[in-house]
Amino acid sequence: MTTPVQLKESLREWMDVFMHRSMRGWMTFAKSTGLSMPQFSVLMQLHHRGPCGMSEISEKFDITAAAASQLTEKLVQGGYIERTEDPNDRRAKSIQLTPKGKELVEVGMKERYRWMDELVSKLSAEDKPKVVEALQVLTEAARQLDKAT
Amino acid sequence: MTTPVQLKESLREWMDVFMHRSMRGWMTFAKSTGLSMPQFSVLMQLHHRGPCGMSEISEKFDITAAAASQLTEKLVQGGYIERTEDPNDRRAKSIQLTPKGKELVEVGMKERYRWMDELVSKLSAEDKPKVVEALQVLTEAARQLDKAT
DNA sequence: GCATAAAGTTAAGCCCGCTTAACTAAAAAG
DNA sequence: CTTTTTAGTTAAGCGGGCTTAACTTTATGC
Repeated sequence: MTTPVQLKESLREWMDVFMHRSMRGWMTFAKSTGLSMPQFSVLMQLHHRGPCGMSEISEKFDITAAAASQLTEKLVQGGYIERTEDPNDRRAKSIQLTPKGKELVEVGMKERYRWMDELVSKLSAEDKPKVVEALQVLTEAARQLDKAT
Repeated sequence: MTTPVQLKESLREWMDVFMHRSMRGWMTFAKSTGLSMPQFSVLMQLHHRGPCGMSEISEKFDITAAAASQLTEKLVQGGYIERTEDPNDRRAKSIQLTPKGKELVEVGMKERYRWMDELVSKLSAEDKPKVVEALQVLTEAARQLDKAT
């Protein structure tokens, strides 16, 4: 019998190892680009959720509208994002990644994925299918949880 | 047959979901404590690796000795860590968590674990043992990879 | 013993992110 | 058509993190 305790334990151990590695890589990369973490986070947000307005930025990152405006301004200066007027509501602005911004995100993702590929290479042939199945189960569960919240 | 491609895909999907959620929770908590992320990271470092000297801090976080000194100073002021002289080498200082610091880390961990416990509750009874096994395999592989590096 | 290296500290200065407050411009409400 | 609300910008000011440069103190090499 597998007790719930054992499962929680496994998840926590995995998370500790995983987070440690993943965070370090992520921060190192952000630093190497010369961007700050908030700046980088905005780029990631745009990559995942697509173009959005200032108000979404200030809401998602829990900062004032003023802070959001200044934050994006620097990314515009750097050529990573583009700010355009919403034709329907001329007060609103829409920000989106430029090719340069997309490129940067791509490189960052690859960096993050490299460790995982090494990890895959460490697994034995008979373990692989089991791991695939388990990860799919976990991902599905996580998505349901996100939808519920 | 399970192709390596499928495995990499599953890992990446899982990581995207996992990171998103995990990072957000972590940053939110750090913010709620009033500590900055570098400060919080130092506490986590001390929790995982135990007491260490200034030089380890500056090395691990890739900052100058001056920066490390100032960073830890604030944590000492806040009562989260304690700075003591190394009796063997009186130039060196050893920093470690105070009870208050340990308490904070504990609370932060619990916060981080809560989502995972919800996740566990979403899994079906027959999936659970599979997930346990897979996570253990992955954790072991990750540890080996860390040792090698 | 004396020069040199090593571990930390302190201070000045820079950039960053954030907040509040005062603003512009456009949309919605009445 | 005027008032109010909404979206965003700009500027001043604060604290944080980081660096360099100049230090103090302790250990090491010769």
